[in-house]
Amino acid sequence: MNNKQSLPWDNPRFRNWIALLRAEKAVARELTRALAPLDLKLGQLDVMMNVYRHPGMSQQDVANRLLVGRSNITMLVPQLEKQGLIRREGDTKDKRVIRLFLTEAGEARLRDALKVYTGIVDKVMAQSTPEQCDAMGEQMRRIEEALKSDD
Amino acid sequence: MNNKQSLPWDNPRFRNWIALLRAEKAVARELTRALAPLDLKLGQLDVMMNVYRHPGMSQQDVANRLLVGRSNITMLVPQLEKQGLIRREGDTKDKRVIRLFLTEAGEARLRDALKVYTGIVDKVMAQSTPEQCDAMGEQMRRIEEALKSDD
DNA sequence: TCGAGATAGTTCAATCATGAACAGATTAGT
DNA sequence: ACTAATCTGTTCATGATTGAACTATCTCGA
Repeated sequence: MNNKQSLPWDNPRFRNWIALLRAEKAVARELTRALAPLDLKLGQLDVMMNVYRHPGMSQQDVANRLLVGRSNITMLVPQLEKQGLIRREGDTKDKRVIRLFLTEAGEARLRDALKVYTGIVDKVMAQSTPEQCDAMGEQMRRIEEALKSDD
Repeated sequence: MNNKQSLPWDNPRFRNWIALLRAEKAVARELTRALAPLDLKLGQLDVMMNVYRHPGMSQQDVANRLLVGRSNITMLVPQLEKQGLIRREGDTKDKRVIRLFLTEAGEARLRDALKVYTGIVDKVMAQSTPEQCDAMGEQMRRIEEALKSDD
């Protein structure tokens, strides 16, 4: 008896998920290399993108959106502050929370970084038609939703 | 002039890629939690899956397939050896290379882990039709191929 | 055969993410 | 008003990952 039959490499869902993992890792490596000259790590850029979209976000909000721990943000923010890219401001109503804003330099750096970022994303997504690309995005949003519901 | 217009959140490719990142991270967190009772980290399972598929793989081969550094495998393998899941065997022809094999216990543990793994993957991929799932997998393979070509 | 260069694996220091424990601030129930 | 529970952010020890330097081995061409 060959128990390899019970293993999932002939399961399309499994194989396709593995393909996604490999593609994501390959793109992440490429992005990390391309962003290095701008002195930005992927994690730092993630923070900046969220703060740009939602100025005044608390660190907790950022952590939730990025699906990382709060302590991660605590470690990340001072790096961006030292580079003068982000500004921290204590909330006046609730003295526990710290609100984050991009500085002018931060917005400028973000624009440069996003040019690099979208350059690579455009290249890899050009492997699909716009319809396929949108269909994939919708799948991903459904997946996230499906996992969020059963916490 | 509002320079937000130059930023890519209205670019479908960009938005859909971000959705992919969020979904991948959410699934990875779920998998990590689900595999903890089996005493397996995702990285360890990655190694085991590859060694199972290709018994006698060298550490270098595993590193290439997983898109990680060789030293990562050097650190990972002893953990699996201590658990009695993997066996290392020096190549007789080329004394530099070490070939990896799963033990009986390793195959058994892999089967258990893959039940958990496919359980979650099936659940998240059930958010799409089989056709969408296959189309997504094909996109991902094309992306990886596109990046491999310009190293 | 010999030596230069390439390759497999290891070691090590540096970086990064994580979760638990903690301190201060706030909220809610009584 | 007061206490308990909750929430934000920080600190710290731990484990993971990386790339560079190193050793040992192999390959190839003169």
